[in-house]
Amino acid sequence: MKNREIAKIFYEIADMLEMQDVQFKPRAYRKAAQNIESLSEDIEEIYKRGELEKIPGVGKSIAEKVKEFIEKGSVAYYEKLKKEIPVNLEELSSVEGLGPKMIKLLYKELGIKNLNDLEKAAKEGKIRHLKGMGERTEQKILENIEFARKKGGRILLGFALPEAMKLIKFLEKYAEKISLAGSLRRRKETIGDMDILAVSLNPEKLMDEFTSMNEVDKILAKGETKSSVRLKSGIQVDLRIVDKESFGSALQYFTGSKEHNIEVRKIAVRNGYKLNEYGLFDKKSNKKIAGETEEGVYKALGMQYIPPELRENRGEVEAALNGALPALVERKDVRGDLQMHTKWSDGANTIEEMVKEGIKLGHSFIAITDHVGTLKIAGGMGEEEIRKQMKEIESLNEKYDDFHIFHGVEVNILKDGNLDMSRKVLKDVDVVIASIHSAFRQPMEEMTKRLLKALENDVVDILAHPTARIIYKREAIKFDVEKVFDAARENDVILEINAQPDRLDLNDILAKKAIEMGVKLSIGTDAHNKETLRYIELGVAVARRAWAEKKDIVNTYSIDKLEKIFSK
DNA sequence: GCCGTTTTCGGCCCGACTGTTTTCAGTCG
Repeated sequence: MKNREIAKIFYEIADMLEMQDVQFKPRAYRKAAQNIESLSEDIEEIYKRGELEKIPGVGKSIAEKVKEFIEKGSVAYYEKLKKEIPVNLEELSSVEGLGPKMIKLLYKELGIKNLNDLEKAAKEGKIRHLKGMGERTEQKILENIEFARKKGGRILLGFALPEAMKLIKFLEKYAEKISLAGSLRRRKETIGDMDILAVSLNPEKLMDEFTSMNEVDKILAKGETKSSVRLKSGIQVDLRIVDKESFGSALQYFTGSKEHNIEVRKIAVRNGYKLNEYGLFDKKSNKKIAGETEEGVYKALGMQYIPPELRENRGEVEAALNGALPALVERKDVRGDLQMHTKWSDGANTIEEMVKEGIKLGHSFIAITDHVGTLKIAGGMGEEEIRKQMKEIESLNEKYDDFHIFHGVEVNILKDGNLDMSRKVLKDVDVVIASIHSAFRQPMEEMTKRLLKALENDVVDILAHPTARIIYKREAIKFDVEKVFDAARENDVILEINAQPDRLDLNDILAKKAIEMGVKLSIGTDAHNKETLRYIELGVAVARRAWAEKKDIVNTYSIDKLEKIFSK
C-alpha cells in the first residue's frame, strides 16, 4: 500500500507551502493526506478504478499528483518545492516548538537542514540573534533536540494508559470532575502526549499539585487554565482546568481528533451556532445552547452521541447525523480471551493460574493456545505433550465447573502455507490458531498465497496477528488484503485482534475493513503471564475503533456457540 | 486546492501559551 507514502508527501507539501505563506492550500493538502492515510483500501486500487476524486479532499490537482506518484514514483511539484527549501522536514519538525516558519528562517539565515545542523548552531549561540528568537528559544531548542532524539515521539497505548490512570487517581482528590482527553481517550494505538481535563473548586491548588507530582521531571508551562509537564518517563502531560458549565464542550474539544472537531464545528456553523471549548453558542444572540455535557453538545447539533474511539473523521459525523452509529462492543460484552500461553510452551504461569486470573477478570472462558511444532524458541510442544496437556485441561474443566477452558494450539504457518503440526493432532484440539512468525522477505504475491493456503486448511479456526507487525519495530507483512479477508470469510476463519500493546494486529483500520467484508474477529491477549491478561481492554479498544458491534467479536458469544464455530 | 441544503466563486475552525515583543507571530492542539 502506497497510502502512507503518498500521505507523507502531501503532509510535507503542506508544511512547505506554509513556509511560503501560501494561504489555504496547506489545509487542503493536509486534509487530503489525512483522508488518504486512513483509507482502508489500497489507493492504487482506487486509482485503477479511476475514482481518486471520490476520496474526500482529493480534487483534480491532488488526484493528478497521486496518479503521478503511482505511475512514476515521484511528484514533480513536491521535488520542486523540496529544492527551494532542501531541509529534513520530518526530523526538524519533530523538535517541539519548531514549525514551518521557524524552520524556514533557520534555513535561510543559517543554512540549517537537519538536527545536527540545528544542534551545532544552537550550541554556538547563533540562533539567539535571529529575528524573533532569543536566548530562551535557543535553550529550549537544545533541550528539545535531545528529547526528539531520545524518544522518537510516541509511546504505546498499552503503556500510557495505566500511567495516565494513576495520575487521574491522584489528581481526582483535588478536582470536582476529571477525565482523560485527547488521543488517550480515543484509545489510539500510540500516544503523543496525555491530556487531562478537570473542573476544580480550587484550581490553583490543583495546578500546584499537578506540577509538583513525584513523576514530574520538568514543568514546561504553568498557567491558570493550562499547565504542561514532562514526566520522568518522558511523556508530556497537559492539564486543563475549565468551568463546570463548560466541561462537556471542553471535553469534546480536547478529545479531538482535530479532524473530527473541524467536521463537528462545521455542523455547528451550518446551524447558526459557534462551537468552542466554552460551549455551543447561538451566533446571533451569543446565547449558550449547550456545554455542560458532551452528550448535550452532540444532541443540540442533532447528532447521536459519538463515542471517543470513533472520533477520527472516518464517517462518524455523518453516521451520527443519520442516527446510524454502530452499537459498539463493550468490555462487559467480552466473556473470555482467545489466545494465551502457559508454562507448557513459553509462558510464565500454569494453566490453573491463568484460569484463576481469568475468573478474576470476569471471564467465563479462556483458550489455552500454547505453541506447537518446531518453533523451538517458543518451546513448541510435540504431539505427545499436546495429548498430555489435553488431559490436564479436561480435569481442570471438571474442577472449575462454571468456567470453560478451550484447548487450543498456536501453530506456525510455514513458508509454503502448510502448518507446522500433523493434521491428526490438530483435528483433536478444540481450537487451532495459525500465525506467521518468520516473515522472510517474501514478495506480496507469495505471502498472499501462503496465507490463502492456511485459511483454506479446514482445521484452522483463527488467524492470529495477521500482519505480524510490531509497532515501531517490524513492518507489517504485505499481502492482498481483499483476497485474504475474502478467504477468511469463505472458509469461516476468524481474524484476530491481538491485544499485545506493541502488536494491536489487526489494527483499527484493517479490522474495520474486515468487519465491512463480513469477517468475524476474535480478541486474544497473547498473554505470556497472568498479569498481561488485562490487555484484553486494549483489544476491545481496537475493536471499538474499528466500529465493531457485539456480533462482530466472537469473544462475546456463548460457550456453546463458540464450540459449534470451532468444530466447523 | 477543495467544495456547495443560500454559493461553480468566495469562503476556508478557534483559542491559549510562549517568547519576543510594546501589540504580535508562531506553535500547538
